[in-house]
Amino acid sequence: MKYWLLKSEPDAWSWDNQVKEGASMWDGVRNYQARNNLKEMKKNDLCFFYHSVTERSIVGIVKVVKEYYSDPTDKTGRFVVVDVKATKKLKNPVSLDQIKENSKLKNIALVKQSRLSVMPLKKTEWQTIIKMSN
DNA sequence: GCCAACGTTGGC
DNA sequence: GCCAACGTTGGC
Repeated sequence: MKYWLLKSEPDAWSWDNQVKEGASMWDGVRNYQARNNLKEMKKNDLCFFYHSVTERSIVGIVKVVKEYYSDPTDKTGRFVVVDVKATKKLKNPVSLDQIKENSKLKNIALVKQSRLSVMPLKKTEWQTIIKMSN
């Protein structure tokens, strides 16, 4: 069981979209490092859903319901998707500022590698963020 | 809206 | 295989 963080611009695909659609493809990843992370995901792994750009906060949790397969929106055939489903909205969103202020989270890719859109989290980091949301 | 950071492309 | 040019992301 692993933990992840997925980023999306809410103007393109928001938490509300995710809730409304139910299980749906996480498509559009066009970065190899992010793709490799998608390939590592197993069914029932959990991912934070982060709104980038306008909100800059983690708003909910999605679960992997189908492991990777090739991205139908990618003509080159090089990239993959997984299916995820919204499972829980956070009681309080956790903002990027809060994450940066927490020394336990200073090494996560969200801070270190701001352009990566699919990244792994350690269990302790996951739990820290969960605590911050309560 | 700007621009730094960074990833990708393509000419050589 | 190198690297300049270019495009994109995302914080500010």
